[in-house]
Amino acid sequence: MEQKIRDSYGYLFEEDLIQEITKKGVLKEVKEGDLLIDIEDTITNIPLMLSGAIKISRIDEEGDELLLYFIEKGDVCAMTLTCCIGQSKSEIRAIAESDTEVLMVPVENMDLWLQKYSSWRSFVFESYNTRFSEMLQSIDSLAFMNMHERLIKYLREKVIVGKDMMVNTTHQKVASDLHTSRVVISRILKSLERENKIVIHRNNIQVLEF
Amino acid sequence: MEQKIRDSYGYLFEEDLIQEITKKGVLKEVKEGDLLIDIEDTITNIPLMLSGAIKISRIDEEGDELLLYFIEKGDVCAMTLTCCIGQSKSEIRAIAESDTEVLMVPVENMDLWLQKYSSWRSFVFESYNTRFSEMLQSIDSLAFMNMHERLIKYLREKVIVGKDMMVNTTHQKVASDLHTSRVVISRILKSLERENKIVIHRNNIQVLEF
DNA sequence: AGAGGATTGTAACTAAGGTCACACTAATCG
DNA sequence: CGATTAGTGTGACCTTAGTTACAATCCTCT
Repeated sequence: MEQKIRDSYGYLFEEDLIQEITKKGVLKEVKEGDLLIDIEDTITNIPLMLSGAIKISRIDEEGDELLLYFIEKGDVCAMTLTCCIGQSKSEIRAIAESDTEVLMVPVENMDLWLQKYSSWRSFVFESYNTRFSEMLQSIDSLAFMNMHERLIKYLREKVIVGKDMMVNTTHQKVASDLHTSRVVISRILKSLERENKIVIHRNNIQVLEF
Repeated sequence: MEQKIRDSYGYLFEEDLIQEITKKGVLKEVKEGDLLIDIEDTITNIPLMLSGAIKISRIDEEGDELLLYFIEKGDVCAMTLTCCIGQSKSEIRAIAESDTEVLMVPVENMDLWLQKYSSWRSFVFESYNTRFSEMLQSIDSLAFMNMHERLIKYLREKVIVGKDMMVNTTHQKVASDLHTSRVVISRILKSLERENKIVIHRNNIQVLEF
């Protein structure tokens, strides 16, 4: 396991910290589609990503979903970090986008590590920075882009996260992530296909160009 | 000045930290409408709010604006905090909503204080927490609410920040904050007036109920 | 008082996106 | 193997929001 930590965080963390993480962390493996964190959950561990990808989304009162961003190897869920400190509850939902390995580090270590390890401080703040940017991008998408553009952006992200130009999903799932209706997505996908940017298959969208 | 710091942060910070802030901080007074931070600005100081309010907004490539949230006495701009650590550039614009006093603390102190003062660590993370929540609220508004609801929410916030049921603004300014057109705002305001929730005056909107 | 700008009101129209209905096809399962 | 379900395609329609245009009013400055 130490090797996996080194793979993902070796270039970030100082030696002592890697030792501590190895000692305190517990490996957790989750399958695609598994729910890791739900709204209102109390956070007791900091999840450090070792492999795979996790989808972070926001849910409204009626249970409607909206994709915020993906986190991958070397990332940590910033939402979790704030929760750790403030002992508040999760405001987001985290679902495994693919089979994923995370290292669960108990919250108690957080405060001490912040004092002791400058690499931990950097990492934590770097994470916040990234996540803030990603939230701002979400806001930009919603405020300044139309559905056509948002869908293209979405497909791009799916290709990057899935490391595959063939995106395995259904129109309905895309619609949920973008908080719109299936019909709207089918309509725009069709127009993207006519523009030769994608090819639509059953349960798959093949991205040609981006 | 020490008294002002105590007023805003006395209950948060330990004695030594208050002394340090007093020593290192420089008072800055800005007038309503003044630009404090613009997109792409490099941040060299952490602004601690002493009085007044600041409007934080996001700007797209075409210069279109969108209100994100307000920060007030006892708050700190979380965006600034991330910038301090990462030495990156501002992704938001900060404009004084009213006459405002901020204490500018040079960035260099950040890392040391994080090690030394647990109250500073708590404060910094608490700030992140709040700001994260506020960003999520912005996202919720955009994704899940229609313009009518967003306008009501907006007026509520303006009343709270301005501490006055009489909101001093124009339809055009409201439209800019919500990233829509003046006509749309006038239309919805009229309907809110018909519902007896507000009274429209020239340059003022009187909020009756919410 | 009169000119000019800023602010607001409103009608008419357009566009984007959401809804409904239904047809069609591929996969699955008893 | 027929029945069922999930996924997709599409026309018709509705609603919300954005656009254009113009009138009316108020405010300021000369």
